[in-house]
Amino acid sequence: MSGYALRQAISDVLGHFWSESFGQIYPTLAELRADGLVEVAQADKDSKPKFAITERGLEHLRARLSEPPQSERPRNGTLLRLFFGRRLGLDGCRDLLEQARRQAVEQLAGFEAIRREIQAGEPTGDHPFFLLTVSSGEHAARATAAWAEESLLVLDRIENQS
Amino acid sequence: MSGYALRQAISDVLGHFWSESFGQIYPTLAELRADGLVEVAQADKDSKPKFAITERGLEHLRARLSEPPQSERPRNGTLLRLFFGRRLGLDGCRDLLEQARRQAVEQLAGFEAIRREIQAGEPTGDHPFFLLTVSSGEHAARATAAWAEESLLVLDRIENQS
DNA sequence: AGGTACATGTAAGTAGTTACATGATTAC
DNA sequence: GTAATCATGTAACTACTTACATGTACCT
Repeated sequence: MSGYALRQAISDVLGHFWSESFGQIYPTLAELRADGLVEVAQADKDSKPKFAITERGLEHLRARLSEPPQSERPRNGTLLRLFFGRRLGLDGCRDLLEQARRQAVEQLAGFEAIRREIQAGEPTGDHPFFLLTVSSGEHAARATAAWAEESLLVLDRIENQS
Repeated sequence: MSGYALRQAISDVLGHFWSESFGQIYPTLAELRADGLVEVAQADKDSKPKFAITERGLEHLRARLSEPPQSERPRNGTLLRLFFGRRLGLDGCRDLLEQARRQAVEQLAGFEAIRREIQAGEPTGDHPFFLLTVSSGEHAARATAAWAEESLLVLDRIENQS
């Protein structure tokens, strides 16, 4: 595929757990090409040249996939704000939780649509693995929605107490 | 507190949703001081000087907390590897899921300990908000553990099918 | 005396985004 | 014909980590 299409695919398909920008994609693609891990192929004269992974690239990919995943540094702005909830005020907290809840519900609907789409297509050996990542999103979204709803009730109790 | 103690507090208390390094803390502290948002106070002659937030700093904090949280760029190495599970192989996937499960279970135990600690201390107005963030961690950890267990069963089914 | 924790700071390097520049192709 | 999308690329900048340098205080 083209670098442009690659980015599309990353944000469409991997969107909920990965992201890349053009400034990252094009230099990396050039580097991979110099290392012989991808090549530029042109199906026929009229078609545009597209990047494709080489045999060596596949080996390299398998090696990289086997490396232990390194945990990313956590940075959750919503939780940081809630931690200082007393300074922020109850209304601000409610807004944050309401937005988190809405976002989670929307995400969940999105994941369920993707799941149906995958299950409707003809089955390939990749599908079960795709579904694993979708399932992760569904679990996380459901958990976030439940937490936000619970937390909104907690805020109500705080207000009535004082 | 000191910059050192601040970092301790961040990794101990906010650890599951925030992180800062010394290279970030000290320059920022100096900048905040130049802006009059924190000051260096010395309780008595023999005690060490410590940073404390000023009245203006509190106002600034409140303003910053009210800014909408910006969503961080997603980057989940485990899910990326599982997405390419067919290339990685079933055993590699199982390792990833098993480790995710174990980590989640450990995290959950940690959160429950923190919750008990907070609830055992004498109640302050901040506690309910601290508990909100702990609860978020508990929900997320439980969801991750459930997803990993479910997914391990899915992998078993794939193996028996083929 | 020797190790661990406390404490502050900086320089080099890594990782990545944003914004810009440029142009082709497609859709209406 | 003109707006949107496809397509490639770079330069400047932001954010952040890691490693290093340095020293004090306390424990045993």
